[in-house]
Amino acid sequence: MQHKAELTRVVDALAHRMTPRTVLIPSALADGFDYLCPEDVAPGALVEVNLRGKPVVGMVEAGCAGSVAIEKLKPITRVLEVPAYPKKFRDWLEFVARFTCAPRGSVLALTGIKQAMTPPKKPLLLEHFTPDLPDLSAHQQRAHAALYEADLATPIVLNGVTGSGKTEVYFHAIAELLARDETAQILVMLPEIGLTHQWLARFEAAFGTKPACWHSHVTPAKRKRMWHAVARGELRVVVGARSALFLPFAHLQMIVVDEEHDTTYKQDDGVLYHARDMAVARAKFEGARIVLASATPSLETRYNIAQNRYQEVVLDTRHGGAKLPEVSLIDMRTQTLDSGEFISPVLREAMYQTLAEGDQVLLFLNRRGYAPLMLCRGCGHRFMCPSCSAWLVKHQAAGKLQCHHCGYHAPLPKECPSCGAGEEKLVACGPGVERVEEEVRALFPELAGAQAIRVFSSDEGIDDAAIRAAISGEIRILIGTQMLAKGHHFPQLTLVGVIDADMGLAGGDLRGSEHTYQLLHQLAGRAGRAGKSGRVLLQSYAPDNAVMEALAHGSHAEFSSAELAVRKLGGWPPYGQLAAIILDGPEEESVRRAGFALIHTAPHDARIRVLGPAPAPLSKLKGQYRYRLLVKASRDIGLQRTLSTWLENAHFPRVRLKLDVNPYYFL
DNA sequence: ATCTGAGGGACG
DNA sequence: GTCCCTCAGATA
Repeated sequence: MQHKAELTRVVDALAHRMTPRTVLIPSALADGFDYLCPEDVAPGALVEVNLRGKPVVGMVEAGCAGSVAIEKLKPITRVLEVPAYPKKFRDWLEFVARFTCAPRGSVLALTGIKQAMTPPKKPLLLEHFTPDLPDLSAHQQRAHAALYEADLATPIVLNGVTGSGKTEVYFHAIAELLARDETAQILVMLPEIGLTHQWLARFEAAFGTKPACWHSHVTPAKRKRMWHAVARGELRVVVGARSALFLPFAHLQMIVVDEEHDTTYKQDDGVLYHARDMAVARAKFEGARIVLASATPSLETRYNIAQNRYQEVVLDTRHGGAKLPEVSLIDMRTQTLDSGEFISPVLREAMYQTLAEGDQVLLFLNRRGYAPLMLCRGCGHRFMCPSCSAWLVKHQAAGKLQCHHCGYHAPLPKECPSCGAGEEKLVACGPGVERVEEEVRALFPELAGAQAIRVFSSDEGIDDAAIRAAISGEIRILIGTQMLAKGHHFPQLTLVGVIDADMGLAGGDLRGSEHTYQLLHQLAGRAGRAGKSGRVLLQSYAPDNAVMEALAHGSHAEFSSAELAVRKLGGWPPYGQLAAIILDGPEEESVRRAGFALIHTAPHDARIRVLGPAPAPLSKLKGQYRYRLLVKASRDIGLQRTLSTWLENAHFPRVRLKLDVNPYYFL
């Protein structure tokens, strides 16, 4: 009986000229499964197959594994009515999997392949571009010409301060490409698509229509429509967050990575990729132009410019004549402040002056809530998260103690759980935006009643009305976290005060100073406008630090050179390669021992150094204990291959192992 | 004797 | 990824 069924299948296969082919499945599998596939189905075709009795989508590969006899193979169910993934795209996916040491199936899953299973209910209304771009200034024209003339294989770095007109330059390039090539598709990547109202408005003003946006909040129906339109080559311009890079464009001709230095391009769960680097690779595979835009190019990018791998195009004048803000340091060691006060007399004075002139003030503090720590003055008890090795943050407005690393929260305590001391013994330590707001309201009682003072942080529920009030100047004093540093320009703003400029420099993070510089520089770009230059005051307890010096007196190029010299000395990226091995699990001892076990099997090679294991900076996160090892290697070895060989047989009970090639934060 | 959760393998 | 099987330990 069974024999007969098998025979029928073989006969069937011959009749339809079926051949075994590997079908890659979008799940955490390195390899696909062989299926019988009609001979005329090309590699890259998307198909439906039964996997354990359930229909799943898959991609046909060029060959077959051959480890299962032909007679036992199941036939594919159907070929899906979508364009096959092009060879260039498949080769790039392969590259991403190898580079990140991720299973190929996981990378395939990032392409949104599941959208292929069913067609969209209704087609997408296609864009109709009517470009109407303002003329470029002489500076912009020169940049534009350089971009146009450069070799297609060379990534272009558009380096220009806020307001220098980088966006106009690449808008012109987009408009020209759209006009020149009717099938060309263009991808613009932005760090956080949620915070880019102004960018979208500018695009609409320039092109007469909104671009298609791809990000995690797009509704499923729209997502499906967009995916199919992209795959068919119908959508010409897509703007998206990092995930848009994995869309199956039919004819991708240009990629723009705006704010290329931005750390949100690094994906930190699942496939751990850096969208900027993978975008450069994709452009290479596709034969597309790539433009990296930033006012503060990352050190990696600086290095690539120095190595002549990237070509730099500098836009150094602020468009419209606005001057760059004057940055100065406030040496907090010389300032007298009462406890619980965080605004120095110098900053206070500058605020009075700015407000008196009718201008707007922004106070920056990258700390949500009221205070980062609560302490019992009686016994020294610190309120900690039960699941993380982190302090609970006091949120006054919400009446809670909150962990910023997991969902844990508790009501504000009435007494110390350790010594039983009353509420009066419990003190909030350090500043958060809420606390700065409290201080500001006390300093400016005449503004306190109206909507003139407002906090901007992810806890506040920022709506369009709030952003409009900030832009119009109705809000006179903005107090906010890093969400204020990105995307928006406030025309009335002439003073930026940074409450704690040193934050981010401590902690031994390799990229701490680079990120601090970028954030503070970006913030400085918010101040000043046509006709009136802005001021930036940095409150610092370490004004001699290289980052502070560079911000106040030097250029970004000087800062980069100094920082690159430090990296070179230590053999750190971009001079060396780095990978993190992150171990986590519910028992600290098993995790720690797994770390030491890995050291014993580490490769012996003078070009590789393994550091650790050490408890991760957040050694307990969401109830999981975390240890990490750092692998430091010279540039001339195949790090991915070495890691894969070393770790392929490393299994430890109750310990999970994650590999992060080119880690960004060491959390 | 029965339930539960974790771990491991298979999926073609 | 997800299903499913096994095994250990707890539970009735």
